[in-house]
Amino acid sequence: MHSQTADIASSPDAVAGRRDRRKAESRQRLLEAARKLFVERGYHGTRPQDISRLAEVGYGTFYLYFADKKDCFQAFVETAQQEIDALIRARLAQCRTPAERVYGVLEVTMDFSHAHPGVLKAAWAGHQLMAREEKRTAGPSLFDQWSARWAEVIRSGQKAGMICEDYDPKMIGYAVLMVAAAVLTEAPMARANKKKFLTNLTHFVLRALTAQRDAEGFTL
Amino acid sequence: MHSQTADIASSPDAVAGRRDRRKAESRQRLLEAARKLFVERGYHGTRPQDISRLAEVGYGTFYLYFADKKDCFQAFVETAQQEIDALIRARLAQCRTPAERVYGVLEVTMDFSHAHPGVLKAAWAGHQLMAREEKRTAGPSLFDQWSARWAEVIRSGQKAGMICEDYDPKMIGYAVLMVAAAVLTEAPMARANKKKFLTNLTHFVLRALTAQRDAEGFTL
Amino acid sequence: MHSQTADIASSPDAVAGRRDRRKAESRQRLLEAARKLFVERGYHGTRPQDISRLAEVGYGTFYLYFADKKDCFQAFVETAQQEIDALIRARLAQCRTPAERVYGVLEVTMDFSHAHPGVLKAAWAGHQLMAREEKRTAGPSLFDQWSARWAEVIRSGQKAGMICEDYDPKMIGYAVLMVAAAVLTEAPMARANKKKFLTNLTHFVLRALTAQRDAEGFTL
Amino acid sequence: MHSQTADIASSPDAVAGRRDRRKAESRQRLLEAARKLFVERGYHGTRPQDISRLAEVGYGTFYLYFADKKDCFQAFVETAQQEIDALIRARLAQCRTPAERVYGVLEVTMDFSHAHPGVLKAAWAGHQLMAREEKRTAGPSLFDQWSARWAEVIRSGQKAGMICEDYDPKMIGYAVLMVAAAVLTEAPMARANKKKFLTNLTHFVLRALTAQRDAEGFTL
DNA sequence: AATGAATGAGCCTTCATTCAT
DNA sequence: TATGAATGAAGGCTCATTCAT
Repeated sequence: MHSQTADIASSPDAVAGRRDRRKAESRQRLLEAARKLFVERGYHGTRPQDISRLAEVGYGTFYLYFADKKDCFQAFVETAQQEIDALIRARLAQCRTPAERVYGVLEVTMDFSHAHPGVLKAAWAGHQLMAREEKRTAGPSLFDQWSARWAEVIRSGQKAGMICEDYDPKMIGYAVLMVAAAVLTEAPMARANKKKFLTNLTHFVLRALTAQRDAEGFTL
Repeated sequence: MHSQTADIASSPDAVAGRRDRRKAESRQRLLEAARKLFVERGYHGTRPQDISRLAEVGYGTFYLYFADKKDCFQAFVETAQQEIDALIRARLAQCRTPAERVYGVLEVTMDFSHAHPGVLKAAWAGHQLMAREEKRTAGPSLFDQWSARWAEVIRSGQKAGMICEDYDPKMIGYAVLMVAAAVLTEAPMARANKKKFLTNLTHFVLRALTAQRDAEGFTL
Repeated sequence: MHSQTADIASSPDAVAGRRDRRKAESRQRLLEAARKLFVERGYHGTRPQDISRLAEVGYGTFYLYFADKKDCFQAFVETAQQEIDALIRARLAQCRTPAERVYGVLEVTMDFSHAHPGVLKAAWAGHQLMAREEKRTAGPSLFDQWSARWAEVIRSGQKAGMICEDYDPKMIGYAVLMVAAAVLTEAPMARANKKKFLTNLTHFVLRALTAQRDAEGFTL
Repeated sequence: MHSQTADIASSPDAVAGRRDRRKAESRQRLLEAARKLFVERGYHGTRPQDISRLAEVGYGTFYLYFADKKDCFQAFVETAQQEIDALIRARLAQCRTPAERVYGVLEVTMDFSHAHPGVLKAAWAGHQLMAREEKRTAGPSLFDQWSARWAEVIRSGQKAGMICEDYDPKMIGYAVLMVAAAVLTEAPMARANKKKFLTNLTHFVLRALTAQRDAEGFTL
C-alpha cells in the first residue's frame, strides 16, 4: 500500500503537479502579503523584503514571481480590480432599472470596501502613482474602465427615456464614478453609518440622472 | 566708525529690510520651484536638491526655510489651497442661489486647474500620501475643509427649501466635493471641451440637489 | 520480478551503458552551452542557470557535473586548450625547420580562431581572471605551457644554428607567444585579411629569430 | 591683524577656491584608492565601498565624482594611459632612429611597470572587460592608440629604408605592440632580470623590423 | 544668511548554490 | 540521475540631511 501510493506520487507528472501547486501557493502568499502591506503602508512604505518576510519566503523568492516591486504592485491592483469587478458584474446581472444598477454598484463597492478596508483606496491611489512614473501601464486603468461602464449604463438609460437626454454619457459617467469613489475614500461618515451614507449617495445620483422637469431657477 | 560705514551703505533698518526681502525672495523662489517639481514629478520624484537647483540657491539654503522635505511639500499644498480658496471665496461672494454657487465653484476650480495644470491634483494626491506616513498633519485637510463648506451650502439651501430635505448635508457635501474633484483629476474630456464638461457637471449636481418630486420608479 | 521487467526493458549492463551515455551527454551539452555563453558574455556575464537552460537540463543538474561555476569555466578553458593543442601537435609533427613550425603554429591558431571565434580569447582572458581570484589553478596555465613550448622550439633552433644564439629561449619564447596571441585578440585587420595578416606575422617572427648578421646601426 | 586675514580668507572667492581644492583632493584620493584596489583585486573584486573606505571618504562621496563604478574604472584606465603616454612621448622626443625608439619605448614601459606594478596590466585587462559589456567606450582604446603609433613609427622607418618594405605597417604595428605588451603582463622572468629581458625583446623587435636579406630557407 | 561637499543608512535587485522531491 | 523552487548574502546606488566655511 505504501509502495503503490509512492509509485503514483513519484511519477514525473505528479512531481510536476506538486511543484506547480507549491509554486502557485508561494505566489498567492506573496500577493496576500503584498496586499496587506501596500494597504497599510502604501507603495513607498513597503519593501520587497517586508513582503517576503510576511509571506514567509526568502527575499529572492519575491523575484521569482514578480519582475520587480512595481510589477508586484500592479499585480495587487489588478487582483483587487478583478475581485470587485466580478462582484459588480454579478450584481448588475440581477438589476433591470438604472436605479437598481446605481444602488447595486454603490452597495457592492461599499461592502467590498468594508470587507477589505483600504484595498480599493490603495489600489486607486497607487495606480495614479504608477501612471506618472512610467508609461508601461498595460491597458486602460481601473478608473477608465469603470468610467466607461457607467457611460454605457447612462447611454442605455437615455435610450429608455429614464435619464436626461442632455447629458454627455462619458462626462456624466465620469461624474457618477467620482461619487462612487466617495465610497472608497473611506470618509469617516461612511464607516459610521453605512446604510445612511449609501442611501444618500444613491438618491443623489438617481436624482441627478433621472429625466424630469428641471426646477425653475437654474438656467446656466 | 561703525555708524559711518553704515551711513554710507544704508541705515540699519534698510539693511534689515533688504535682508528680509532677500530672505522672502529665497523662500518664494524655493516654493515656486517646489511647486513646479512636485507637480511634474510627484513627491517621491523630487529631491530637495532639485528644488534648490531650480530655485538657484545652495543646497543648504533649502533647510533654512523648510524643516525638511515634508515641510516644504506641506507649504506647497497650503499655498495652492490658499490660492484656490481665495478665488472661490471671491466668487461665492457674488452668488446668491445654490445654483449659482455650484456653477461658480466648479468654474473657478476648473479655471484654476487649467491655469495651473496638475497643481490641485498633486496637492490632493500628495496630501493623502502624507496623511498615511505621519500624523503630524496640522489642521484639517484641504479635502475636509471643502467638504465642510459644501455641507454648509447644502444646509442653507435646505433651509431655503431649494435642496431636498432628506439629504444629510455632510454626506452630500462630500458627494458634491467628489464631483468637483472630477474637474481636477484632469480627465482628457475635461481639457478637450471645457465648457461642455462644466455644463454637464453643473447640471448633474443641481439636479441631484434640487428639491422636487422624485420621478416614479426609483424606490430603493 | 525485478529481473523480469529488466529483461523486457534491457539488460543491466545496457541500462548502465545508456546511463553513462546520458550522463556523458548531459555533461557534453553543458560544456557546449558553457562555451557558447562564456565566449559571448564572458565569465561574469554568464550564470549557471543560463548554461543549464541553454543545455536544456535542470538548474540543479549543473552541479552534478561541476563543483561550481569556476570549475565549469576551467573545464571550458581546458577543453579549448586541448583542442588547439591537439591541432598544433599534429601540425608540428609535419614540420621540420623552425620556419615551418612558426608558420604552422600561427596558421593553426588562426584557423582555430576563425572556426571558433572568441574561444581562445575568452579562455585566455578568463584564465587570467581566475588566476587573481584564487590560487587553486591546477597546473601551469595555457600561457605558460605554450611559452615553454616555444622556448623549446627556440632552443632546438639555436642548436641547429638557425636561431640567434644570443637569445634567452624562455624570454624569446614568451615574445613569440605574444605575437601569436595577436592572432587571437581578434584585431579587425586579422578578420579582414587573414592570409596577409598571417604572412606579415610569420615574416616578423622569422626575421626576428633567424641567425644572421645584424644590420649596422642598432647598437643598444 | 586677525580681522584682516579673516577678511581675506572669508571672501567668497577664497571660500570657493578652498572648496575647489578640497573637491579636487577628494577626487584625487578616490582615484588613488581606486587604482590600488583595481590593481590588487581587479574590477569585479573591488566595490565602490572599498574605494571610499580606503580614500577615507563616505560611501556616497564616491558618486559625487564618478557616475558609477564603471566610470571610476574608466577614469583609472585613462589616468594610467595618460601617465605612461606622457613618459613615452617624452622619451620618443629624444630618439632619432627606429632602433632607439623601440628600445626607448620598451624601457619606459618596463620602468613604469616596475614602478607601478600591475597598473598597466589591470588597465589593459579591464579595458577589454568593459569593451564587451558596453559600447560606451569613448574614443579608441589604449591598445588601438598605441598600435597606431607603432604603425606610424614603422611607416616612417620604411620611408627611410630602415624597415622591411614588405610589411603592412598596421599589422606589424600590432605585432610590435604585442611584444611590448609582454613587458606589462609581468612574466616572472621580466621581474627577475629586467635588463636582460629588455635587451632580448629589443633585439627581437629590431631584427624583425630591420631591412636586410632574408636568411635562406624560409620561403613561405 | 548662504553654500555645496560630504555623509551613510537604506533601497532594490541579483545570482551562485542547495535540497526536497 | 534529474529537477527547479527556494535562498539570503552581497552588490551597486540614491538621497534627505548636516556642517564647516
